[in-house]
Amino acid sequence: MSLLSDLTTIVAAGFEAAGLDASFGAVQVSDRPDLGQFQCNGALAAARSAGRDPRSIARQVAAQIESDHRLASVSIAGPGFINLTVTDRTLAGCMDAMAGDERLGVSPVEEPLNVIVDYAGPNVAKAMHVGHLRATIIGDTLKRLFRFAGHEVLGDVHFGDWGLQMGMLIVATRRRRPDLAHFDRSYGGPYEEPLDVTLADLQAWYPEMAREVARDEDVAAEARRATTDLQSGRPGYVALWEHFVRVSRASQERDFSDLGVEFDLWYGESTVRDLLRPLVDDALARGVAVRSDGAVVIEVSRPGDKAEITPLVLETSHGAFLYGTTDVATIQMRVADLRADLILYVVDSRQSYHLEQVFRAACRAGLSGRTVMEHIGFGTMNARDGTPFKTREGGVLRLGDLIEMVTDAAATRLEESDLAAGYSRAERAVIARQVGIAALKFGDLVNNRTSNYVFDLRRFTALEGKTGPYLQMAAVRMDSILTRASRRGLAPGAVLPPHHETDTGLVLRLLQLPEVIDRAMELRAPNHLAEFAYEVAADFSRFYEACHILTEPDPGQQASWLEMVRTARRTLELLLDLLGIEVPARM
RNA sequence: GCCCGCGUAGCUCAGGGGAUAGAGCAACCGCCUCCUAAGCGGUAGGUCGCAGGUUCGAAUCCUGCCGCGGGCGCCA
Repeated sequence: MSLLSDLTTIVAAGFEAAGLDASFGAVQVSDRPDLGQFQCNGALAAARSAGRDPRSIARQVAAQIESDHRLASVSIAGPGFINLTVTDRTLAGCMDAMAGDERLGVSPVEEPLNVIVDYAGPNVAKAMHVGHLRATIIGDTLKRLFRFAGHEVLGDVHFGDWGLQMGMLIVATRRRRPDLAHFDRSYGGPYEEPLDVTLADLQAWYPEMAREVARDEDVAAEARRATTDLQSGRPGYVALWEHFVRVSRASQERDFSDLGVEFDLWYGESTVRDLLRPLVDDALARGVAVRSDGAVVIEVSRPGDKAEITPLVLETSHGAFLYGTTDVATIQMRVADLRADLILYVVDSRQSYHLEQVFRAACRAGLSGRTVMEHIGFGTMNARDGTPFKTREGGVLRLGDLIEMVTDAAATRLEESDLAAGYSRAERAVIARQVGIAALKFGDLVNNRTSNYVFDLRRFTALEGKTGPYLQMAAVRMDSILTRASRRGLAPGAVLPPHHETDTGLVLRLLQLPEVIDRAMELRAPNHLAEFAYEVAADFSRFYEACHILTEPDPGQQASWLEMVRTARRTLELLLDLLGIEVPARM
C-alpha cells in the first residue's frame, strides 16, 4: 500500500531473481538524498550468507529492477548500496492515492487486539504533580495511536485508592475530627458528607502521617488496622473513603480536562477489592503462594535470572493486601472480564522491578493466560540541574500550576505579537490555552520515552523552533491557504508530478506516514510521531516559502499544490490528534 | 554489593549494524511592497565517556572500567 512497501516488493523480487532471500530487499528512506531518494542495503548483508562480492550482487539486483517503470534511476554506490529514485509521475500517483484515502494510506491492522492502556495513575489525597504529566500524555498518545491503528483500546486511569494510605488518611482524619459519626462503631448510618475535609487537608495530612508511620510503630499499627478495617468493609470507614475518593477525583479530572485527556475506565485498585481474598486463598490452596515470615508470598524467580527477584508479597503478616496484590487481581480482571490481549502499563521506569514481579506472579498464578503484559517505562522530568523538578520553594510542582504557567507564557507571547492584536479577549484566552498545552505536550513527547529529560520553562515556552506551537502555526497557515482558495472558488485537484525541490520534499515526507505509524506503534514511541510531525511542518514551511500557491498562474499546478496542502494538513491533523494537540482556528 | 537505565555540538535532545552522526536553542550573516516573520535561507560548532572485542562495516552489538541516575518482600 505504501510507496516504501512497493519499493521493497520490487527490490525483494530482484533479490529472489538473483537466487537470494527476498528479505534482503528491505528499502528505506535514503541517508544520502544527494545519491537517491531511497536505498537498499541488502546486498551487503546478502554477501556474507552467499559468500559473494556485495557489489556484484547489487549489480545483479539493479539490472533486474531498473526496467521497472516506477523507478527513475537505480545506482550502486560504495561497497554495494543500491540507491533508488522514483519517477515524479510515481510520486504524483502515490500522492493522489494518499489524498483520496480516508486513512491517508495507513492500513488498519489485520488482527485487532483488545488493548488496555493503564496510564496516569493518580492517587487519592494527592493532587497530580509534574511526575504525572508524562504518564498521562504518553499513555494518552499510545491509546490514540493503537486505536487509530484499528485495535480495540480501553484507557484505564488505574486510580490508586486502596492501599495503606487509605488507613493513614482515616487515622489522620480521626485525629482532627474524632466527632465524626464515621468513627462511631455503634452508629448505623447514613453518613453525612464531611464537607470540611478537603483535598487540601488530605494533602497536608498525608505527608505528616507518612513521617509518623515511618517513625512510630504504634501509629503504623493504627494505620494498618484502619486499612484492614476499611478493606473488610467497616461502614463508617467506607463512607469516609468514598469522600476521599470524590474530592481527589474532582481535582484530578480538572487537570485531565485541561490536558484534553479522557479515560474509558476510571477503575481503581478498589475495583478489584472483592477479588483479593479469593485470589490469595486460591493461590495458597493450590500451593502457588506460600507463607513466609507470617506473610503470604508468591515466588517469582526463574532459572535464567541474572539477579534474584524476590517473591511478591500478596498479604502482609498483618493481614493487609498491598498494591502488588491489587495489581495481580487487576490483571485477573482485565484478562477474564475485559478479555485483554495486550496490556500496556505506562508507568515510571523506576517501577520496573515491581511490575516484573507482578507480571510473573500473575503468570505463575495462572491468571494471565495468553495476555501480553508490557511495562512502558519512561524517564523522569528533571530540572535544569538534573535533579527532579521542584518549585522555587523546593516543593513538588502541581500539574495544575504547571499548566497555568505554560498558558500564561503563551498568553504573554501572544500579547507581544502583533498578530493577535485584533482578536477578542476570549479568543486570545482559548488560543493561549491551546498553545500552552501544545508547548507542554510536544516538549515532553518529542523526547525519547525512556530517557530522563530536563524541563526548562523558558525553553518550553519560547514557542520557537521545534515546538508544539510551531506545528500549530504550520497547520493554521495551511488552513488559511485552503480557506482563501475556497473563497476564490479554487479547489484542490489532481496531483501533478512535483518538480520543485520543496514540493518533492514534501511529497516524499508525507508518503512516509505509514512506516512512521508502524514504527511508533512497534516501539510504543510517541517521539517518532512528534519528530515526524515536525518534519512535515518544516517541509511544508519550506514549500510555502518557495512556492506561492495562491498567486500561481497555472490552474493545474495550483490545484495540484492545493491538494498537497490539503493532504499535508490532514496528515498534520492526524499526527497532532495522536499527540493530543489541538490546533487554534487562527493564531 | 547485585540489578536496570543513561553518558552524542556551548545548552536541550534525536539517532532500532551501513555511506559524510542530525535537529532545536544559543552565536554570527542574510530575507517581510508577496498565501500569518511564532517563519525561511546560510555560516560556525563533534576523539559519539574511556579501553578492548565481534563485523566487510559499530554512536548502535559484546566485555571491562569511569561518571551520573534509579531500583533491590511485608510503602505506593
